[in-house]
Amino acid sequence: MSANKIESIAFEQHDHTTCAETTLKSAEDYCTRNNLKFTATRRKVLELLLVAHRALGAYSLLDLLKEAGFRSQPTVAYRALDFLVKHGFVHKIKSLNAFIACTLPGRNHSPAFMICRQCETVAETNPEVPGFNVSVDERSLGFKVEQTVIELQGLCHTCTEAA
Amino acid sequence: MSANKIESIAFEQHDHTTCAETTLKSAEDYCTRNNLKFTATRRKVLELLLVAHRALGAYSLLDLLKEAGFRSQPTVAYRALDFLVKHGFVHKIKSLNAFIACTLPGRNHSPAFMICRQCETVAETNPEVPGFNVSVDERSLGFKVEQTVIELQGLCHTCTEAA
DNA sequence: AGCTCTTATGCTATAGTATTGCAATAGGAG
DNA sequence: CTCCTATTGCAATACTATAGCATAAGAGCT
Repeated sequence: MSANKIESIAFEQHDHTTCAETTLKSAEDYCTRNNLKFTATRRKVLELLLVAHRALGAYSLLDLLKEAGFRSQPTVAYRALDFLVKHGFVHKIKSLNAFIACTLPGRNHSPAFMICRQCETVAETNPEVPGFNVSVDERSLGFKVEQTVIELQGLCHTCTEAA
Repeated sequence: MSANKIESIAFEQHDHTTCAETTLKSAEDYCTRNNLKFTATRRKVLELLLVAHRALGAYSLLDLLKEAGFRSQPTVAYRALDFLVKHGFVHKIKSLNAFIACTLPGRNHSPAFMICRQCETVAETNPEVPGFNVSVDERSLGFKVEQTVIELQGLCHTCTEAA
């Protein structure tokens, strides 16, 4: 994977040279419109995740924050992450206890993730993407679904080829 | 929920008065057939999870083990849990960092879970259960799925009625 | 500007979850 | 009986996350 490519929906490649700044800008706009504070720490955390374009643990993030001159107490990272997750800019990957920038920001979706065990890339998809479908009939299940955690683990296309 | 009922597939109720011992017996048989050691600790951990018939954290389990006269170092629980998960007798619920006895033992399935945020019951289902379906076309996704983590969070039927 | 309400931050401590490493031991295969 | 492998005992530590309370900063109002 080259330095300016990102594995995105269904691991198709997509150029993100300017992706980080664009997303940061739109997050900023969203916050302005909704009276939310896009503070320096929140911005930096989102930026770090966008630039990393992979899932990072809270403490890795904390190290990066520290390098960037921010304080390095866990709460700093967790508070920013809480905010970013709450507003849909970042997702938490439960399988990894790690966080990743949303690659489909602005869409009110139920994300699903494909996690490559080899190269550790995480691709975000959603139930509407061809090739992937989750259907839930709440009535026959007898369960009212509010949130979903869907994480597929395996091998991405590139690593499958390589093997 | 009465003391001898368990919320099972799709939250239908099912009597499990003798469920724990039956499952323990079949786990034992499975281990015998496959040259695996169903040691006292492993048996106890599975028994505790079956009797609890809900998801338990490793440290809660550890307390119960201690009460039952076992040692209470984390490794004791985690090693037993590793074994039980590996062989499909127990599942880990990532959303909760907790463990639950498999309610469909012996079937080589890809489990999915429905977690009620109100009563905290966890119901196991699988892709063959009507009302729930996940379909993955690996070819169009470009991803080779090896394992799935599917956890639905919401309200079970009972709690929905109550509300 | 001054006030006040709310949200965010600084700071310290602690809770909760999980793994590593190595020595000792037990149980099965030959 | 010996060797081999899997399991256990034990201690330490790593990793993940939250609580509680004081201070500060910003938004809206008068």
